[in-house]
Amino acid sequence: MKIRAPKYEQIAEEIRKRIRDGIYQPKTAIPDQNTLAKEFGVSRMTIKKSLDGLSMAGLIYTRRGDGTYVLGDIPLKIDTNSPAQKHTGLTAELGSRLSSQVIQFTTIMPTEELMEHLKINHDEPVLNIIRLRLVNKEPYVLEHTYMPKKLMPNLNNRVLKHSIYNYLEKDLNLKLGGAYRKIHADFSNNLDIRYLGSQPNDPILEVEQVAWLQNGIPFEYSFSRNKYDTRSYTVLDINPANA
Amino acid sequence: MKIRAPKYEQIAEEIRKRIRDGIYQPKTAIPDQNTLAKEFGVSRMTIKKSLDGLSMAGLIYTRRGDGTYVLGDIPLKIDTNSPAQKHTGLTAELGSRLSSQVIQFTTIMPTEELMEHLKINHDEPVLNIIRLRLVNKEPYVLEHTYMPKKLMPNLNNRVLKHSIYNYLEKDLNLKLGGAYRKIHADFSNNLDIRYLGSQPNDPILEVEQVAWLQNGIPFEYSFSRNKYDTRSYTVLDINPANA
DNA sequence: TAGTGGTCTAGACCACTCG
DNA sequence: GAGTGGTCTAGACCACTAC
Repeated sequence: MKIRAPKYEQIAEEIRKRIRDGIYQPKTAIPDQNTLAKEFGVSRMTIKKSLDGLSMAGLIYTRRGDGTYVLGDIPLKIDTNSPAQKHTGLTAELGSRLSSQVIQFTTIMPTEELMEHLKINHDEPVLNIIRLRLVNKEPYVLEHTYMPKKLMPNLNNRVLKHSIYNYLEKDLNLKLGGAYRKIHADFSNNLDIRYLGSQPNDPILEVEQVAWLQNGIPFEYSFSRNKYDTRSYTVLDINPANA
Repeated sequence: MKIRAPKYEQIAEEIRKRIRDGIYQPKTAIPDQNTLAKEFGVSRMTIKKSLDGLSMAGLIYTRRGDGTYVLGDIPLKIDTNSPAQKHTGLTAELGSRLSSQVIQFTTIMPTEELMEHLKINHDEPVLNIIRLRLVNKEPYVLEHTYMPKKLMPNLNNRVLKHSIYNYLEKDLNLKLGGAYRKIHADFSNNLDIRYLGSQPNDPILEVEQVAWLQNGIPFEYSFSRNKYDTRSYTVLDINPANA
């Protein structure tokens, strides 16, 4: 079923493996692009494209006129947490350890705010969903989700108990384009206290999100509320400067 | 002083301008790559590289076999906030509205945690700095920063009142490579209450960061504490899927 | 089938680092 | 000056969409 990946991805994967296996050591140079091109039997542009990807992922860095070096591990990264850049949803991330409890599932007419975020008219109904996601049966995050009903014709409780993203991609054959997120801190509200088990004064980490399909149509406005001590968001930020 | 930018960047800038000016409208296709290649007098690969950049920035999207389309504005984006991906520091972002108050500036020996985050030995001293950053004279963020002393030979109060990043790039001629950030929510502590003016039970948005130079050497471990109602972090997340 | 974007080549020139 | 990475070309083939 899986078509073969482009050469530059295969090569990137092989180099990634060599770094992982210690064949290419941190702080040391890897072979130059011409040598790699010969080794893999491809042109140098293809090698360059592989290296660009690894560079964006923070595994290597290049110095024009000098060489390409392996970048050591990032210290903070060892405590694994949810990357703020993610396109898969919680289900893919946590698999069978994740379960979901549907707290609310209604259809409403959009507020001004929802009309703006989802780019819809006042007469287009919106699904209003509240789900508690649990990891190993422990409350993990409380998700408030709004989606245009017209995009989700057969969304039902069975889907909500599993993955909305799978439903989008497998059943509706729609492709996720991207998301824009805002991360705040907030007080616990009554729902947080009731479902997440927060204490009244506990801080909450809230991730507000607008997500859209590949064609640019917004399909979800949501905010996810996490207990302050169970989750943090992580961001890797590579400086593309070559100046 | 500024060398001319590569063609693909110049072209990307021109296309960006056309989108901004409404010459290329949201949801509509822009000219195909061959047409653009002719118009700009470059090869198609160069056009492709321009479009890749715009695609990563969330301005356009491409559909193989179909065309390239302009992606409309992202709703949440209108309230401007600090992008979680940033390489410039607060000074570049806020300019003259920003001022800094140095609360603490000492040299310490590293803890186990600092040795790990900064990848240094137990006998290498560390600068320990606490700064309150103010915007329009209002408390904005309380920054706790740790940096290896050997990397910052002449760091002084004058620098701390302005920009550490400028000092790095201009005075020391070092280049920022990247940063890894973890974003949490937390309770206010005594320093937050005293300097940020938090109430005792106010939530705090904390950004913990390890930053390194282009050669991979970590130069800063810091955590920045923000009042819950004055700042949020934003992340743009584009799905690179072509599957 | 025609037209699109994605990949890849073989070579070229340039900018830069280092000895 | 030798060697490196960054850019760019002119063309080719492929995968995919729409008709």
